[in-house]
Amino acid sequence: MLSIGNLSKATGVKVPTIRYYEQIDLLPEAARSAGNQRLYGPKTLERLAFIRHARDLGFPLEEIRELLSLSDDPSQPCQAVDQIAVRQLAAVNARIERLAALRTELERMLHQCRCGTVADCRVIEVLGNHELCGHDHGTAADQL
Amino acid sequence: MLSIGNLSKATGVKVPTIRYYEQIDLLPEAARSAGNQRLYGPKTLERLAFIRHARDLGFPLEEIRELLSLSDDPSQPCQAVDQIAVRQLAAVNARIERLAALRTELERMLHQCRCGTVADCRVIEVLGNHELCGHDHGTAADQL
DNA sequence: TTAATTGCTCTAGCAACTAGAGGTTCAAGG
DNA sequence: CCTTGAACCTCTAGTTGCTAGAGCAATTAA
Repeated sequence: MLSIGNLSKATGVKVPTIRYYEQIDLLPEAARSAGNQRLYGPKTLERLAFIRHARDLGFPLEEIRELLSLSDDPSQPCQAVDQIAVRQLAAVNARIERLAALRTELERMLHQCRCGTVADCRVIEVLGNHELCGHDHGTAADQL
Repeated sequence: MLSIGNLSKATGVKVPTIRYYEQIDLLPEAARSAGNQRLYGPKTLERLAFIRHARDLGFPLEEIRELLSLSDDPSQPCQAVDQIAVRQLAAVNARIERLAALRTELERMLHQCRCGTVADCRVIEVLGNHELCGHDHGTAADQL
């Protein structure tokens, strides 16, 4: 049985994060030692490694929750799993496109800067006046 | 003088967001009408447009705060401005790289799926076992 | 045995907003 | 002039996925 610290080392997930996952029911309530410290078996280790890997791939916790409940029921068709992965792939692609557009414009801005004073700085100018830029980075910077 | 609703329409920034920006001192306290409603002149319109554009480019609010205070002092050299933009460009590039790696792996996972049951679903399998994957998507999904 | 480390719970904070409750003011139509 | 409905006001709390800190108890190494 692993302590929370050893589970943390084994998976690369930080200790408070493990407790947080338990709190939001992504991990089951841990067994406890005589002194009330959490103890983990190999099942939880696997489950946490799964979560960790999915997080690294950018899946939000709610989708991971779905994936976990699907993987608990191995006889089901895996269409639902695929759908989630496809959705995630689409989200990643959308973000890449947006970011590529931003990169282009940032580069444009920087290339035009003659590095004088702020008064005639292209960067400040472009930021202040949308007409001057390569246009069409839509709303919503949080969807990056 | 514009009402908050009209300022919102003019800039594309939502009404509660404008109030939020005032709260965190990104916008100055607005003048008020007889009935205590906010009124805005062209200066604030410009400032908000600047903020909006910078947000669209992915700048975090704290960097926008810096950019604004730099642009208030037009006689300074614009090196500091450039530095912020360069930093932002680097952050965007890093995110693109990471996302591209994730895309690759998601695609790999999906291609291998023979779409049977969950029991032999490659997606679930790869998520559960890191050895099976293209490796080396580091920690920190939040830096996407 | 004792000191250092690790563990516990609980609360609060981060970014950058968004949503909702519950009330006031304004502009237009009748 | 009056009424109705939209737009405005303040305030609190929620979102996502953690992270930090306070103030303790338990475990482990020297």
